[in-house]
Amino acid sequence: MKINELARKLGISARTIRFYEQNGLLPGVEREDNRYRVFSDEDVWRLQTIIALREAGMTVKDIREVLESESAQHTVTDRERLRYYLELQQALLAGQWLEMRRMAETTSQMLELLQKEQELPLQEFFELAQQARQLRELRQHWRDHWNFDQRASEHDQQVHTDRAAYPGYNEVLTHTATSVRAAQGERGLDLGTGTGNLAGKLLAQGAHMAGIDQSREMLKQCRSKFPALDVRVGNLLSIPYDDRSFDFVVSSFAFRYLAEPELPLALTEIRRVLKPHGRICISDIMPDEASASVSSPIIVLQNWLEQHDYMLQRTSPYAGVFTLLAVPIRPSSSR
DNA sequence: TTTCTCACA
DNA sequence: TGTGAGGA
Repeated sequence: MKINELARKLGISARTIRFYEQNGLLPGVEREDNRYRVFSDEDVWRLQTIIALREAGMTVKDIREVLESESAQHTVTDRERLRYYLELQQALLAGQWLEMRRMAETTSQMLELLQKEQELPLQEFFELAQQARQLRELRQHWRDHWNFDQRASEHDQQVHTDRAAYPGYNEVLTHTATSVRAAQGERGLDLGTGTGNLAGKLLAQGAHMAGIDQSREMLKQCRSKFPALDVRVGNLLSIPYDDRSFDFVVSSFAFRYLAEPELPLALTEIRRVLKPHGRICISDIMPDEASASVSSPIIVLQNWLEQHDYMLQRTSPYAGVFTLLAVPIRPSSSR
Protein backbone atom coordinates (compact mmCIF):
# COMPACT_ATOMS: atom_id res chain seq x y z
CA MET A 1 0.00 0.00 0.00
CA LYS A 2 1.33 3.43 -0.95
CA ILE A 3 1.31 6.46 1.26
CA ASN A 4 -1.69 8.39 -0.02
CA GLU A 5 -3.96 5.38 -0.04
CA LEU A 6 -2.93 4.64 3.54
CA ALA A 7 -3.37 8.26 4.57
CA ARG A 8 -6.89 8.32 3.16
CA LYS A 9 -7.72 5.07 4.88
CA LEU A 10 -6.54 6.24 8.29
CA GLY A 11 -7.75 9.80 7.95
CA ILE A 12 -4.41 11.51 8.45
CA SER A 13 -2.17 13.34 5.99
CA ALA A 14 0.59 11.62 4.07
CA ARG A 15 2.82 14.32 5.45
CA THR A 16 2.10 13.14 8.98
CA ILE A 17 2.92 9.54 8.14
CA ARG A 18 6.29 10.63 6.81
CA PHE A 19 6.79 12.70 9.88
CA TYR A 20 6.18 9.68 12.13
CA GLU A 21 8.55 7.57 10.11
CA GLN A 22 11.18 10.26 10.31
CA ASN A 23 10.85 10.29 14.07
CA GLY A 24 11.40 6.59 14.41
CA LEU A 25 7.84 5.47 15.07
CA LEU A 26 7.72 3.34 11.92
CA PRO A 27 11.00 1.54 11.49
CA GLY A 28 11.59 -0.76 8.56
CA VAL A 29 9.10 0.53 6.02
CA GLU A 30 9.93 -1.03 2.64
CA ARG A 31 10.66 1.00 -0.50
CA GLU A 32 10.00 0.31 -4.16
CA ASP A 33 12.73 0.86 -6.74
CA ASN A 34 11.52 4.43 -7.25
CA ARG A 35 11.94 5.11 -3.49
CA TYR A 36 8.18 5.10 -2.93
CA ARG A 37 7.24 3.70 0.48
CA VAL A 38 5.28 0.46 0.63
CA PHE A 39 3.39 -0.16 3.84
CA SER A 40 2.78 -3.68 5.11
CA ASP A 41 -0.17 -4.85 7.21
CA GLU A 42 2.15 -4.74 10.19
CA ASP A 43 2.92 -1.08 9.46
CA VAL A 44 -0.78 -0.33 9.24
CA TRP A 45 -1.43 -1.85 12.67
CA ARG A 46 1.45 0.05 14.08
CA LEU A 47 0.23 3.30 12.62
CA GLN A 48 -3.21 2.73 14.08
CA THR A 49 -1.63 2.23 17.48
CA ILE A 50 0.30 5.44 17.05
CA ILE A 51 -2.84 7.35 16.16
CA ALA A 52 -4.63 5.94 19.20
CA LEU A 53 -1.84 6.88 21.56
CA ARG A 54 -1.53 10.33 20.02
CA GLU A 55 -5.25 10.77 20.62
CA ALA A 56 -4.56 10.04 24.28
CA GLY A 57 -2.13 12.95 24.16
CA MET A 58 1.06 10.94 24.38
CA THR A 59 4.16 12.58 22.97
CA VAL A 60 5.92 11.17 19.94
CA LYS A 61 8.91 10.43 22.13
CA ASP A 62 6.82 8.43 24.60
CA ILE A 63 5.14 6.51 21.82
CA ARG A 64 8.50 5.61 20.40
CA GLU A 65 9.47 4.15 23.76
CA VAL A 66 6.22 2.25 24.11
CA LEU A 67 6.63 0.67 20.70
CA GLU A 68 10.36 0.13 21.03
CA SER A 69 10.58 -3.64 21.47
CA GLU A 70 7.00 -4.28 20.59
CA SER A 71 7.35 -6.60 17.64
CA ALA A 72 5.30 -9.30 16.00
CA GLN A 73 5.07 -11.38 19.16
CA HIS A 74 3.12 -9.47 21.76
CA THR A 75 4.71 -10.54 24.98
CA VAL A 76 3.57 -10.02 28.53
CA THR A 77 6.17 -7.32 29.01
CA ASP A 78 4.90 -5.39 25.99
CA ARG A 79 1.52 -5.37 27.63
CA GLU A 80 3.04 -4.25 30.92
CA ARG A 81 4.93 -1.44 29.29
CA LEU A 82 1.91 -0.22 27.41
CA ARG A 83 -0.04 -0.23 30.63
CA TYR A 84 2.71 1.66 32.41
CA TYR A 85 2.85 4.39 29.80
CA LEU A 86 -0.91 4.73 29.71
CA GLU A 87 -0.93 5.06 33.47
CA LEU A 88 1.74 7.73 33.38
CA GLN A 89 -0.32 9.50 30.76
CA GLN A 90 -3.38 9.29 32.96
CA ALA A 91 -1.50 10.85 35.86
CA LEU A 92 -0.05 13.55 33.64
CA LEU A 93 -3.46 14.46 32.25
CA ALA A 94 -4.93 14.60 35.74
CA GLY A 95 -2.34 17.25 36.54
CA GLN A 96 -3.01 19.21 33.38
CA TRP A 97 -6.74 19.01 33.93
CA LEU A 98 -6.32 20.58 37.36
CA GLU A 99 -4.07 23.22 35.87
CA MET A 100 -6.63 24.14 33.22
CA ARG A 101 -9.32 24.30 35.81
CA ARG A 102 -7.19 26.59 37.94
CA MET A 103 -6.65 28.88 34.95
CA ALA A 104 -10.37 29.05 34.35
CA GLU A 105 -10.85 29.96 37.99
CA THR A 106 -8.19 32.65 37.89
CA THR A 107 -9.86 34.12 34.83
CA SER A 108 -13.20 34.24 36.60
CA GLN A 109 -11.64 35.94 39.59
CA MET A 110 -10.04 38.52 37.35
CA LEU A 111 -13.33 39.23 35.64
CA GLU A 112 -14.99 39.61 39.00
CA LEU A 113 -12.35 42.08 40.15
CA LEU A 114 -12.70 44.02 36.94
CA GLN A 115 -16.42 44.19 37.47
CA LYS A 116 -16.38 45.72 40.92
CA GLU A 117 -13.27 47.90 40.98
CA GLN A 118 -13.23 51.45 39.71
CA GLU A 119 -9.53 51.49 38.92
CA LEU A 120 -7.95 48.78 36.87
CA PRO A 121 -7.11 46.12 39.49
CA LEU A 122 -3.65 45.46 38.14
CA GLN A 123 -2.07 44.92 41.53
CA GLU A 124 -4.71 42.30 42.38
CA PHE A 125 -4.19 40.62 39.03
CA PHE A 126 -0.53 40.38 39.74
CA GLU A 127 -1.14 38.85 43.16
CA LEU A 128 -3.51 36.30 41.67
CA ALA A 129 -0.89 35.38 39.14
CA GLN A 130 1.68 34.94 41.89
CA GLN A 131 -0.58 32.57 43.80
CA ALA A 132 -1.32 30.65 40.65
CA ARG A 133 2.33 30.25 39.87
CA GLN A 134 3.08 28.99 43.36
CA LEU A 135 0.39 26.36 43.00
CA ARG A 136 1.76 25.24 39.70
CA GLU A 137 5.29 25.02 41.00
CA LEU A 138 4.22 22.94 43.97
CA ARG A 139 2.50 20.44 41.71
CA GLN A 140 5.35 20.51 39.24
CA HIS A 141 7.83 19.78 41.95
CA TRP A 142 6.12 16.49 42.72
CA ARG A 143 6.31 15.23 39.20
CA ASP A 144 10.09 15.51 39.29
CA HIS A 145 10.77 12.94 41.97
CA TRP A 146 8.54 9.97 41.66
CA ASN A 147 11.09 7.23 41.69
CA PHE A 148 10.10 5.34 44.76
CA ASP A 149 10.31 2.12 42.83
CA GLN A 150 13.36 0.41 44.31
CA ARG A 151 11.80 0.24 47.72
CA ALA A 152 8.72 -1.57 46.48
CA SER A 153 10.01 -5.12 46.64
CA GLU A 154 11.09 -4.86 50.25
CA HIS A 155 8.14 -2.76 51.27
CA ASP A 156 6.11 -5.47 52.94
CA GLN A 157 9.00 -6.67 55.06
CA GLN A 158 10.11 -3.19 55.85
CA VAL A 159 6.82 -2.03 57.30
CA HIS A 160 7.04 -4.78 59.87
CA THR A 161 10.74 -4.57 60.68
CA ASP A 162 11.45 -0.84 60.47
CA ARG A 163 9.78 0.20 63.71
CA ALA A 164 11.12 3.72 63.48
CA ALA A 165 9.61 4.48 60.08
CA TYR A 166 6.43 2.46 60.62
CA PRO A 167 5.71 2.24 64.34
CA GLY A 168 2.85 -0.16 65.11
CA TYR A 169 2.17 -0.66 61.43
CA ASN A 170 -0.56 -3.23 61.67
CA GLU A 171 -2.27 -1.68 64.68
CA VAL A 172 -2.30 1.70 62.98
CA LEU A 173 -3.80 0.31 59.78
CA THR A 174 -6.48 -1.59 61.65
CA HIS A 175 -7.28 1.46 63.74
CA THR A 176 -7.50 3.67 60.65
CA ALA A 177 -9.73 1.22 58.84
CA THR A 178 -12.00 0.92 61.86
CA SER A 179 -12.17 4.65 62.59
CA VAL A 180 -13.51 5.57 59.20
CA ARG A 181 -16.46 3.20 59.69
CA ALA A 182 -16.89 2.10 56.12
CA ALA A 183 -20.39 0.92 55.29
CA GLN A 184 -21.12 -1.87 52.83
CA GLY A 185 -20.82 -0.66 49.27
CA GLU A 186 -19.33 2.73 50.08
CA ARG A 187 -16.58 4.00 47.83
CA GLY A 188 -13.24 4.78 49.43
CA LEU A 189 -9.85 6.02 48.33
CA ASP A 190 -6.51 5.16 49.90
CA LEU A 191 -3.82 7.78 49.30
CA GLY A 192 -0.30 6.45 49.03
CA THR A 193 -1.66 2.96 49.13
CA GLY A 194 1.69 1.25 48.57
CA THR A 195 1.07 -2.45 48.34
CA GLY A 196 -2.52 -1.96 49.42
CA ASN A 197 -2.44 -3.08 53.02
CA LEU A 198 -4.84 -0.45 54.36
CA ALA A 199 -7.14 -0.60 51.35
CA GLY A 200 -7.20 -4.37 51.70
CA LYS A 201 -8.63 -4.12 55.18
CA LEU A 202 -11.38 -1.84 53.95
CA LEU A 203 -12.12 -4.12 51.02
CA ALA A 204 -12.63 -6.88 53.56
CA GLN A 205 -15.21 -4.67 55.25
CA GLY A 206 -17.20 -4.53 52.05
CA ALA A 207 -16.16 -1.11 50.73
CA HIS A 208 -15.30 -0.51 47.08
CA MET A 209 -11.74 0.72 47.24
CA ALA A 210 -9.52 2.73 44.94
CA GLY A 211 -5.96 3.74 45.61
CA ILE A 212 -3.15 5.88 44.27
CA ASP A 213 0.58 5.61 44.65
CA GLN A 214 3.63 7.12 43.07
CA SER A 215 5.34 3.87 42.39
CA ARG A 216 4.31 1.54 39.64
CA GLU A 217 6.25 -1.29 41.27
CA MET A 218 4.17 -0.86 44.40
CA LEU A 219 1.03 -0.86 42.31
CA LYS A 220 2.08 -3.99 40.50
CA GLN A 221 2.37 -5.87 43.77
CA CYS A 222 -0.78 -4.24 44.99
CA ARG A 223 -2.71 -5.54 42.01
CA SER A 224 -1.54 -9.08 42.49
CA LYS A 225 -2.43 -8.94 46.19
CA PHE A 226 -5.82 -7.25 45.74
CA PRO A 227 -7.24 -7.62 42.24
CA ALA A 228 -10.48 -5.95 43.34
CA LEU A 229 -8.64 -2.75 44.20
CA ASP A 230 -8.67 -0.02 41.54
CA VAL A 231 -5.22 1.53 41.72
CA ARG A 232 -3.73 4.35 39.66
CA VAL A 233 -0.43 6.15 39.44
CA GLY A 234 -0.73 9.57 40.99
CA ASN A 235 0.22 11.85 43.82
CA LEU A 236 -1.64 13.65 46.55
CA LEU A 237 -1.48 17.01 44.81
CA SER A 238 -3.28 15.93 41.67
CA ILE A 239 -5.47 12.93 42.31
CA PRO A 240 -6.43 11.16 39.09
CA TYR A 241 -10.10 10.75 39.97
CA ASP A 242 -13.20 12.80 39.25
CA ASP A 243 -14.85 15.24 41.62
CA ARG A 244 -17.18 13.76 44.22
CA SER A 245 -16.17 10.17 43.61
CA PHE A 246 -15.72 8.93 47.16
CA ASP A 247 -17.54 8.56 50.45
CA PHE A 248 -14.28 8.58 52.36
CA VAL A 249 -10.55 9.04 51.92
CA VAL A 250 -7.98 7.28 54.07
CA SER A 251 -4.22 7.47 54.22
CA SER A 252 -1.55 5.93 56.37
CA PHE A 253 2.13 6.74 56.53
CA ALA A 254 1.96 8.91 53.43
CA PHE A 255 1.43 12.49 54.58
CA ARG A 256 4.95 12.59 55.94
CA TYR A 257 6.16 12.95 52.37
CA LEU A 258 4.42 16.28 52.00
CA ALA A 259 6.18 19.52 52.78
CA GLU A 260 4.19 22.00 54.78
CA PRO A 261 3.07 24.26 51.95
CA GLU A 262 1.80 21.18 50.13
CA LEU A 263 -0.57 20.14 52.89
CA PRO A 264 -3.40 22.57 52.11
CA LEU A 265 -3.10 21.70 48.45
CA ALA A 266 -3.46 18.01 49.21
CA LEU A 267 -6.47 18.67 51.43
CA THR A 268 -8.08 20.75 48.71
CA GLU A 269 -7.60 17.85 46.34
CA ILE A 270 -9.06 15.41 48.82
CA ARG A 271 -12.10 17.58 49.27
CA ARG A 272 -12.51 17.77 45.52
CA VAL A 273 -12.73 14.02 45.06
CA LEU A 274 -14.97 13.54 48.11
CA LYS A 275 -18.73 13.58 47.93
CA PRO A 276 -20.24 16.44 49.97
CA HIS A 277 -20.71 14.29 53.06
CA GLY A 278 -17.33 12.59 52.62
CA ARG A 279 -15.05 11.95 55.57
CA ILE A 280 -11.29 11.81 55.91
CA CYS A 281 -9.08 9.63 58.06
CA ILE A 282 -5.33 10.22 58.10
CA SER A 283 -2.69 8.40 60.14
CA ASP A 284 1.00 9.13 60.34
CA ILE A 285 3.88 9.68 62.67
CA MET A 286 3.45 12.39 65.25
CA PRO A 287 6.35 14.84 65.37
CA ASP A 288 8.00 14.66 68.77
CA GLU A 289 7.12 17.30 71.35
CA ALA A 290 10.34 19.21 71.03
CA SER A 291 9.92 19.98 67.36
CA ALA A 292 6.16 20.41 67.55
CA SER A 293 5.57 24.02 66.65
CA VAL A 294 2.58 25.91 65.36
CA SER A 295 3.45 24.75 61.86
CA SER A 296 3.86 21.06 62.67
CA PRO A 297 2.06 19.01 60.04
CA ILE A 298 -0.69 17.75 62.28
CA ILE A 299 -1.48 21.27 63.48
CA VAL A 300 -1.62 22.50 59.91
CA LEU A 301 -3.96 19.65 59.02
CA GLN A 302 -6.18 20.31 62.03
CA ASN A 303 -6.39 24.02 61.40
CA TRP A 304 -7.24 23.62 57.76
CA LEU A 305 -9.89 21.02 58.44
CA GLU A 306 -11.50 23.09 61.20
CA GLN A 307 -11.54 26.15 59.00
CA HIS A 308 -13.32 24.13 56.36
CA ASP A 309 -16.10 22.98 58.68
CA TYR A 310 -14.90 19.57 59.67
CA MET A 311 -15.41 18.02 63.06
CA LEU A 312 -12.20 16.43 64.25
CA GLN A 313 -11.38 13.44 66.34
CA ARG A 314 -7.74 12.82 67.08
CA THR A 315 -6.54 9.54 68.50
CA SER A 316 -3.22 7.79 68.94
CA PRO A 317 -3.36 4.11 68.03
CA TYR A 318 0.30 3.68 68.86
CA ALA A 319 3.03 5.61 70.61
CA GLY A 320 4.23 8.38 68.32
CA VAL A 321 1.42 7.98 65.80
CA PHE A 322 -1.71 10.06 65.36
CA THR A 323 -4.96 9.30 63.60
CA LEU A 324 -7.08 12.22 62.51
CA LEU A 325 -10.71 11.59 61.63
CA ALA A 326 -12.52 14.47 59.97
CA VAL A 327 -16.27 14.54 59.37
CA PRO A 328 -17.93 17.52 57.73
CA ILE A 329 -20.25 19.42 60.08
CA ARG A 330 -22.59 20.21 57.21
CA PRO A 331 -22.23 19.06 53.64
CA SER A 332 -19.89 21.48 51.93
CA SER A 333 -21.78 23.22 49.18
CA SER A 334 -18.88 24.20 46.95
CA ARG A 335 -16.54 21.86 45.10
C1' DT B 1 2.43 10.54 -7.38
C1' DT B 2 5.86 10.65 -4.36
C1' DT B 3 10.15 12.33 -2.08
C1' DC B 4 13.04 15.54 0.06
C1' DT B 5 14.53 19.79 2.26
C1' DC B 6 13.88 24.29 4.31
C1' DA B 7 11.39 27.08 6.83
C1' DC B 8 7.66 28.28 10.09
C1' DA B 9 4.40 28.36 14.07
C1' DT C 1 3.89 18.43 16.54
C1' DG C 2 3.13 18.96 12.63
C1' DT C 3 2.43 21.78 8.00
C1' DG C 4 3.32 24.48 3.44
C1' DA C 5 6.15 25.54 -0.54
C1' DG C 6 8.69 24.24 -4.25
C1' DG C 7 12.01 21.68 -6.95
C1' DA C 8 13.25 16.96 -8.68
